[in-house]
Amino acid sequence: MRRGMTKAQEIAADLREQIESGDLEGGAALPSEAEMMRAYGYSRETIRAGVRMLVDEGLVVTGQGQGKYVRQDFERVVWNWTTLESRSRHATAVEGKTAGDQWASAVSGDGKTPRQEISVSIVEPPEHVRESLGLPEGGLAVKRQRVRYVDSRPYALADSYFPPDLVTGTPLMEPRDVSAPGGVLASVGLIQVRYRDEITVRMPAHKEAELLALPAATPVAEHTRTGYDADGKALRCMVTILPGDRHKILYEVDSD
Amino acid sequence: MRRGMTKAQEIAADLREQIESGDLEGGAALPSEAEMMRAYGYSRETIRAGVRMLVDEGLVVTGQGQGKYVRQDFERVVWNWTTLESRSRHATAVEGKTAGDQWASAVSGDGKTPRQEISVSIVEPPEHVRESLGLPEGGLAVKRQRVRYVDSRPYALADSYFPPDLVTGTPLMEPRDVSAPGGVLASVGLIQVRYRDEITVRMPAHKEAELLALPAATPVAEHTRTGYDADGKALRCMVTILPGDRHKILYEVDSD
DNA sequence: AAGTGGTCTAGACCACTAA
DNA sequence: TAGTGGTCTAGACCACTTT
Repeated sequence: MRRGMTKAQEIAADLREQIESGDLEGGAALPSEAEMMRAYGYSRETIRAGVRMLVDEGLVVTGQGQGKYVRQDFERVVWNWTTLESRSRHATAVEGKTAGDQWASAVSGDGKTPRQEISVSIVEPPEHVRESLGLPEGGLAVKRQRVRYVDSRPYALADSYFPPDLVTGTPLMEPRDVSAPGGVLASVGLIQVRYRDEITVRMPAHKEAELLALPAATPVAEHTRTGYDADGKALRCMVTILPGDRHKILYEVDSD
Repeated sequence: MRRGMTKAQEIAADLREQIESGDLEGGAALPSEAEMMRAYGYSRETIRAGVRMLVDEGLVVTGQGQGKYVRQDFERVVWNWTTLESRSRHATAVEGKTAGDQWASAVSGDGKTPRQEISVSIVEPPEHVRESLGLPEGGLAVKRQRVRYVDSRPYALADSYFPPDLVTGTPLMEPRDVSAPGGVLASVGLIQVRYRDEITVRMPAHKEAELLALPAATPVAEHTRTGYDADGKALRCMVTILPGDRHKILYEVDSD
């Protein structure tokens, strides 16, 4: 036993060392619990407590009946938020693609098939969305809720909220894909000239983890984009939940 | 017992419901293990397994000898990456402050005292940094490593890497605060006209969690900014580790 | 059928905090 | 000192996957 460590910590430290040194590569199987019980002479629950520490760190995944493995993530999809839905005035779509397609084109490079499920409703938005949109207390917003899939695996949740007066009677009220040159805002005559993005990092809520089929110890980014027109009026607030294991967020800015 | 749930899941579900409904507010104490054992008639380890699920979700924190509490985070410090170290050409510092002070001024509003520990070394940078800087394989970089504190609590880790030829012999090689109008780059005559930010979300490495004194189930954002001059040459690569429980990342962009 | 991990128990002892 | 959570044990039974 190592000094100043519990038995479980000792097991965690040993395995962590092997993983971080590359001795155990991504996808490699860890010793079974029975083997470790023999090797260390500790009880089963103690072994499990040690391994659990690594699961909580995101280094190890387990599967019932299968074994324990060094975690190996998929390649991350890159979200370039600088070009996404941000060219509404110069309506020339980025690289010849419509803005609505951008999420799709970002992932469709290698024969992957993106898909999204859309539902539209009128709701009382979350507090911070209500404030961002400048709605009165108790005010309603049009919510376009999307679940985005790549190859049938869920990839992200995206909820857009609009002030009702701006979108009632437009195609945005229909639960269908809207892919127009310049983005969905331009498609209903709204011109976004500025946006404000807020990103926070947290563990997923229980329901989010279910919807996104997240492995243990997978945090998410909550990305909120609020778009404004030339008068400073908020046009849309879009809240995207991006699982950390399959996304990379990108900003490219000319600062001169 | 609820249908289709283990006993531990049942306990987790009950507590989660009380927390999410606001029945148990942030900072409120949960029942003790002894109480829950009586209330449910389950064994102690089962109770603990249930509570552990909520700890892993980031909803509950525990303290030995103290009890279990609904998690309550500090207020988040806002990092506006759009104005931070991004005005090197127009050397008028943002709002009259030097760029080096911006991290400090972001948190010093309410009598908080920021501080940072700096150390400088010459190292082989991590793979992705080396590529971003356009260094040859095995090439070296100057590393300015900073640990940032607010009121003696660690808040972030920030490692900046520079191509050696750009900074040798400059004040950037000294482990001291460099706060110059227009930022540290401008202080040594480098003009950044473009930057590229990459953000990924993950659980902290064991050492990061120690350095930052992170509570359980606290993910981090890894923010990498690479700055370029007018010729497209990479000037700096800055890797910042931002704990999710104390930061909010902000971008404000004019898109017209 | 054999091997894996997942759940649960009853009990012991330890470490820490607060009254 | 009493009450809290943290660690550990030996054993049982269950659920799942692979052979």
